[in-house]
Amino acid sequence: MEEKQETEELIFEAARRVFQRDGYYGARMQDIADEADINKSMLHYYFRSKDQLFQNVYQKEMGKFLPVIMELLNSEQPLDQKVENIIDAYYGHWNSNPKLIPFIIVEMNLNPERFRDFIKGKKPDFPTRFDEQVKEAVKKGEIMPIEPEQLLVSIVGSTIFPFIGKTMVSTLFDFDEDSYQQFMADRKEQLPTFILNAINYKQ
Amino acid sequence: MEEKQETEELIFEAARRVFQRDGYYGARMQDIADEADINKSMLHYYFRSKDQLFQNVYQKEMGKFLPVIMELLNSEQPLDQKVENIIDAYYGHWNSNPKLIPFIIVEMNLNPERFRDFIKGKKPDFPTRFDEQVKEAVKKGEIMPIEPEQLLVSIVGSTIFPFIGKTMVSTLFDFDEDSYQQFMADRKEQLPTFILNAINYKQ
DNA sequence: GTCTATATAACGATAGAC
DNA sequence: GTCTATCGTTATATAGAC
Repeated sequence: MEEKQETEELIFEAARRVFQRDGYYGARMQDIADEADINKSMLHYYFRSKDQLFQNVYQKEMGKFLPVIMELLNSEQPLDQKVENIIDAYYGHWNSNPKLIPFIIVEMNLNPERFRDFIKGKKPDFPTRFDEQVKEAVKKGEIMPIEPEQLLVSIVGSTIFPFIGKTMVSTLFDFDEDSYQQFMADRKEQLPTFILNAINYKQ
Repeated sequence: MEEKQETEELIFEAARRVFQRDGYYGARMQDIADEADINKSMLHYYFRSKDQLFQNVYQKEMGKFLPVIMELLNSEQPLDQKVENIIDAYYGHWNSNPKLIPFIIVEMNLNPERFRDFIKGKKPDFPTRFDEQVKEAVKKGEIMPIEPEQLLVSIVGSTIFPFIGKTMVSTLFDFDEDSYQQFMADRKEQLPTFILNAINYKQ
């Protein structure tokens, strides 16, 4: 039977879930096998080692992220729409896979070298069109003086923090799952205005 | 010889560094022993198990954080000064221990239950004076309509993201250590204005 | 391709001499 | 209190039958 493709994907998906939940060192090959409801030795048959299985997951999951943000930054939309689209993009990812951003942050901090190697392999080209647009807008007086890098970090930070800090936010504000979801839905609507106000953007 | 206190602190400090670098599962007792330049069995003599050693580090390091932010939120300063002080407080922590915030974020995501137990033991009282102040300011029209929780998440997110995303920021923007430090110093100065603009604060 | 059984190594933890 | 030696477990990984 030609089950190869199917089984490999089954293992990959199980590995993704377990690695995203427990991190590289916390994950156990047996847990991944259980999650996939398959024999443990199959993991080695298809991916040889834990490290290679992880690399597969890492590359694919990280790969979902960078191209999207780079394309948004380099698009020819006006600045205000761009801000809104970046925020929308993050909230889109969150709906399809809420553990993706925490996974990236956790692994980046526990293994910075792996992250740098990944980025080096992709060679994203900074500065982007976004940087030019911000500088132009500052020169024209359309927004307050600010470096593009500072603005981008503020946008990304205020956008993704409630994903990576979900436990903190929910615990301190005493949110159940529904309250958290409502909080995030409100946030998606309000954040673009918040950011554009911050730089005194005049439409 | 009464070396007990000294050795215990030596081990604790080494454990703190290794746990903050590698996380709970990534850390090895042997690595901690090497870091402290001491025999591995001493770790068990003073702290019994890896889990108890970690709990000591966790409780102490987490404990540095919550009281500071709660006191700031509950103080009687005006809102604009409060925003500035929160940002200053984070940057103060960063100077004394740049790995503290990443450590909290990583461990909170890999072990949410441990985090919730910690918070439950501390019982911080929300809502705070900050929440009242935001609601008053909205009512008086001093700032745009915004929920205190949303504002707080935006402040904290834009403030701490460059700590937990240092590797990302440095890699993408091609920063060396000096450039990163300069970026953070600039950020500390600019962020209060950025936030107060965002809510249309009129002084 | 899939299973069972097992090799091999690493890790946390302890016993016991000093 | 500090060391060496070692135990017991658990993890990754492989060998080999089917």
